[in-house]
Amino acid sequence: MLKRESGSSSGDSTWARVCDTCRSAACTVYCRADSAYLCSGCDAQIHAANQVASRHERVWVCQGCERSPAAFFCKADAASLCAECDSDIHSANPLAHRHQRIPILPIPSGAHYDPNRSLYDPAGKGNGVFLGQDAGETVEEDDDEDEDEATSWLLLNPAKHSNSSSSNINSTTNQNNGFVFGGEADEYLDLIEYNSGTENHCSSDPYNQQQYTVPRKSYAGDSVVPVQFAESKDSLQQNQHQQHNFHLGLDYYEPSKATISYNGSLCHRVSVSSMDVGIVPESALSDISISHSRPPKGTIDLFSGPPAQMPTQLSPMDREARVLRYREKKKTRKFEKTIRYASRKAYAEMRPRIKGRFAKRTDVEIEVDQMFSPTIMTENGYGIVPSF
DNA sequence: TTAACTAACGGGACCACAGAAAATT
DNA sequence: GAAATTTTCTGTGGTCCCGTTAGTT
Repeated sequence: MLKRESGSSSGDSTWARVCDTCRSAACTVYCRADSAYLCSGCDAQIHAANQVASRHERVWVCQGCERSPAAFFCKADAASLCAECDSDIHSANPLAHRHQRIPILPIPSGAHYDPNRSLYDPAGKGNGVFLGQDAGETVEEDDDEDEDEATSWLLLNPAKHSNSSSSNINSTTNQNNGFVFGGEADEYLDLIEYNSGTENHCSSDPYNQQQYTVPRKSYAGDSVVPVQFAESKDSLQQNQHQQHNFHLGLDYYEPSKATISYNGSLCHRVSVSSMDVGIVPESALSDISISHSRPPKGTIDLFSGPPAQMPTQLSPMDREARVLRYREKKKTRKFEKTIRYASRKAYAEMRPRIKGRFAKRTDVEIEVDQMFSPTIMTENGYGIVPSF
């Protein structure tokens, strides 16, 4: 049914690799020891044959190109991606850029593919992605991280995301370190939005995808929204971040300090409950959104390049199935709008409209605004004085 | 079973203007 | 080189329009 090309390493074909053993099914894992791409069945058969084989290090095959070993796991997309696909997909837009990705470590010994389980175990307690340095080692992550991840990733319904993750944990963990592939894995494979991607500027370095809190500082102009710090409660995790940053030459942010410097991506998180939307301080935005700022004239905009090409290795039925899943998921999505400029929101709400469109203010209205705007702004909680 | 029609839905465009950033003087 | 001024661009929300999709006849 699936028209897949032989899993040669030539890389000329855009079709997914087939299992190097059975040559019929699509590969799902890559065995480093055997240098072979294997389907789930062959993987289980081969690596359960004896103790030596069971210790072979295996990694998932990228769900994007289905041709290379996965290097990262995107929590938001619930997908394992190779470095190239990760780079392409997560540079498509700022939101995608914020997706938290974690490095994929080899599947521990004794674990086998189980297509009936969910792909990702956010808690790292037994299936999906392993963060430990040794095979089989799992790292317990705070449940808070799930919530933070859900909050930081605006395209997901946090509750659903969290629930599904936790339910997966409950239902699948501590069983046999089972692994999953498929199912919800490609639900967010955005076949339509995929092509909107631009030249990647997001480092494929997984440690660059750390989340940063926003430094405590005073904001001028539009930047009027107070910031709630997401201080790490897990000292172990903090130490890990520090170690990662140390290796990368990054300065680790400490809440007690007034400055932050980094050269990673903008995987920041802001927990502000103003209205029913997330509001990002503007000065913080300007600090962290350098990569999206308008490039100076005469310079090359690295992000205006040709769109990334969508992988074409999918069979028509596979593609159709993914499109259907995408559409179904799209219906249930709940977008939480992020307000980056609170003052602009305030201005927009106060601005006169004609059929929804902004209308020019009359002189009288301007005078009225001059008289009452400061009060209104204060009452709205933005605390800024418009400079009419 | 297929075609035609209707309703519902979703996404983008539009508008004015404050303010940030870049460019110019 | 520094400061001041000008220009350019971004983001903001409510509504309308149009294309797509689902449902019905």
